[in-house]
Amino acid sequence: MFSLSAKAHYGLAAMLDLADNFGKQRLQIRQIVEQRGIPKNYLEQIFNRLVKNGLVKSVRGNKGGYELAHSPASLTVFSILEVLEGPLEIISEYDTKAVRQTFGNLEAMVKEYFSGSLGDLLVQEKKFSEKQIYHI
Amino acid sequence: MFSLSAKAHYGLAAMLDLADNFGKQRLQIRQIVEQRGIPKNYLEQIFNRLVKNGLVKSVRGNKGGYELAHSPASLTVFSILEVLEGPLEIISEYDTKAVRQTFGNLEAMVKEYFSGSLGDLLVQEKKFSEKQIYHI
DNA sequence: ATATTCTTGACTATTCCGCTCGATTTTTAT
DNA sequence: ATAAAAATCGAGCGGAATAGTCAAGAATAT
Repeated sequence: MFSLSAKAHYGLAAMLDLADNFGKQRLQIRQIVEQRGIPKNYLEQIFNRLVKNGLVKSVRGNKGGYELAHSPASLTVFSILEVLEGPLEIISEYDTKAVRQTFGNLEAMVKEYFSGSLGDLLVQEKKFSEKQIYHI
Repeated sequence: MFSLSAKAHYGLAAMLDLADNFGKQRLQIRQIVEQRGIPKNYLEQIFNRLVKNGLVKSVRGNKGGYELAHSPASLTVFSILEVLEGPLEIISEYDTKAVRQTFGNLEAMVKEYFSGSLGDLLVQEKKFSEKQIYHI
């Protein structure tokens, strides 16, 4: 029930890496792949999708790579998941009215829940790694 | 993103029909199929699954049919969806810590949201049809 | 030029979905 | 007993989606 594909999990992780490097140097697929263990050819496909949808900018050739097209603060997690997984549509034509309302409200909740920015998510991530460092 | 299969929508609708007839007569597949336009053979499969998981009782033979195994008030929508769609697992092994936490919290929210009973859902449904009647 | 990197398109293997079909078993009505 | 009406069970099937792999091409820095 309500699972996300590998594409979404891979893609979101990669977007966090880009966010972490926003304003600094570009990130290459090879680096992300090595760090996260994502299949290289597959991640290429995922980045293609992100580029086509305007979330990511790419530069080819030597010293090329990827970077976010906009700041992490101006990108919602929802918009990323939407690109990777398609639209949120829990409601179906077969639903009765109460079910339609129930599912419709859930859709709104999920949308709201994912309205946080990629930047916020990155901040959370950093908090986790800080804790790790201090505990060593 | 986060869609439910036809199986879930069909099954939930059928469960509402059973709930509506709880304590009265048994309901046969043919009746549900005629009313809702669900493919008969497919709904049989769905009911099989509901029976095997103890949500529905079946009686074979002439004048047989299906009925809820427990009262609509004691059955959560979540338990029904879980049987129809499998477990709720948004988190994956690829998730970083912040993502894992984010998705984990969403899982809890969804679980909570679907903790209402089938009986409650039926009440909502009836309210809708009441309104229809009064407006005629 | 050359190596490096993204781009594109095609291809594949596996799984899931949404069914259909046929045969079987169980129960009731006659 | 027999026939009819149900649910049960297992098989199979076409299409779509997942999760990749692969090969060739295009752009860029050096």
